[in-house]
Amino acid sequence: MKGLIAHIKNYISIDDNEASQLLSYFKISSIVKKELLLKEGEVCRHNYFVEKGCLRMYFVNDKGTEQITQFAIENWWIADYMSFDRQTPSPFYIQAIENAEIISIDHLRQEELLKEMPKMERYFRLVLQRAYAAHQLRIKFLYDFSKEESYKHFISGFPGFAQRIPQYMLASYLGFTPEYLSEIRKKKG
Amino acid sequence: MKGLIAHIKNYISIDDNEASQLLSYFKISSIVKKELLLKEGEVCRHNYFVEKGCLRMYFVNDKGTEQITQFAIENWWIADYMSFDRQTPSPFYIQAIENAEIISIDHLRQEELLKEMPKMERYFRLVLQRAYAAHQLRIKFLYDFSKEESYKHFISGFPGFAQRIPQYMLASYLGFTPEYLSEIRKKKG
DNA sequence: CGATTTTTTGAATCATATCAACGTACGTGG
DNA sequence: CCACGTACGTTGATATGATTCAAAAAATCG
Repeated sequence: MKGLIAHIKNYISIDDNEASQLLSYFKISSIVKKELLLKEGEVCRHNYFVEKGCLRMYFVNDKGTEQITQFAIENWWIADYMSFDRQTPSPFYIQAIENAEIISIDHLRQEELLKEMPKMERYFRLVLQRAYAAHQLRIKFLYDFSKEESYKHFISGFPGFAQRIPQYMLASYLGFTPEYLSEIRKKKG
Repeated sequence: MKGLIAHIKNYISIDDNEASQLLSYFKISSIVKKELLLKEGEVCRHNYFVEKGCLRMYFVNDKGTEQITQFAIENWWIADYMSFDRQTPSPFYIQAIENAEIISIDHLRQEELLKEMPKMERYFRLVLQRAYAAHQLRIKFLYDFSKEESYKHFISGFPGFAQRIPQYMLASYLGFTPEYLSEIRKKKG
C-alpha cells in the first residue's frame, strides 16, 4: 500500500488519520504472470493500481490475434473505464505479464470512498486528467509517426521498459507485426 | 450558459444559488468559423466547453499537412490537457470549423472555482472519466478497424455529423487521405 | 537437456499513399 | 443574382510501407 499512499500524496495532502482510513477501502493482492483481472464479456468491476509488476490490456480481434491497447506499470491506474463507469460488459482483457502486486477497489466501494472523503475526487480527477492528457499525445503520435518512428520513440520514451516485455507484445502495442519489428531492428544495429 | 449548467446538472446536483455562483467563473464568447482558440507553441490557458457549433483540434506535421486529432461539438469540453495541466507550450491548434458559442475558464480560475466549490471536482472527474473512456475505445477502433471500417463506424456512430464537416477533415480525423475516402465512398454508392 | 516460446528470414501480396489533373460547388463582392 | 475565384471532391497511374505465410533459428524455461 506504500506506493499508492505515496502516489496520492503527490496530488493531495492527507494526514496519517486519513491515510489509515483509506486503507480500509483498498484491497491488495499478489498475482502471478498470466493471471487475468478482466476478461472479455465481463463487467470491469474494479479499478486497479499497480504497486509492482506490469499489466497489459488487450482485446482479441476477428482473426484471433491479441491486440494490446495499453500497458500499466508501477504507479499507474488501469481499468476499462467505459465498462467500469456503466458496469456494462467489456471488450477487453487485463492480464499480468509479470508477477505483480495490485491494489484494487470496486465500483461501489470507490463511490463510498468518494462520499466519505470528497478530497479523493480531486485525486482521481488529477489522475484521469493526466491519463487523458497522455492519451491525447498518444493519438498524435499514432498519426504523426511511421511505424519505425513509433518504435524509436517508445524505446527512448520508456528506456528499459522494452526489455521487460517480449518484442511481439511491443509490436502489438505499437500497432504492427512482430515480423516488421524484427525488420526495423535489423536495419539499425 | 444554459447548456453548461444543464450539463453540470447531469453529473452533480446544484441549487440556484450555486448555479449563479458558477456563472461568475465562466466567460461566454461567440467565435466565427476559422477563428483559433489555441496555436502551436502557445500555452493552452483555457478549458473550453462548446455550447453551440463545432471545433477541431489538429497539429501540423513535417510535410505541412494538418492532422486532426479530435472534434468537439455541443456539450463537449476540449483543451490540450498536457499543456493546460502544466502550462507548457502545446503542439496543437484548436479552431472553430463553424461559428460557435464557447464557454471558457482559464487555468487559475478553474483552480479557484474548485477551491470554492469542491463538488465541481466531481463534475470534472466524471467528465474526464467519460472522455478517457471514449479515448480507450477509440484506440481500440484505431487498431481493430480497417480504414473503410473506421469510416463506416464513424458515419453510423455520429449520424448527421459527417454532413457538418468537409470530407477532407473527416479523412484527416480517421487517419487517411481525402483521395482514399473518395474511393471508399465510390465503392458503396 | 527437451519443449515451448519468441525472434528472424524471405517471398509474395495488399492496403493505402502520392501526385497531377480534372470536375464540381460554393460564397462573396460587384 | 450572376460570375468569378477559391475551396473541395474525384479519378487513375504509380509507388511504397507494411502484412501474410511458412519455415528456420534462437532464446528461455522447467
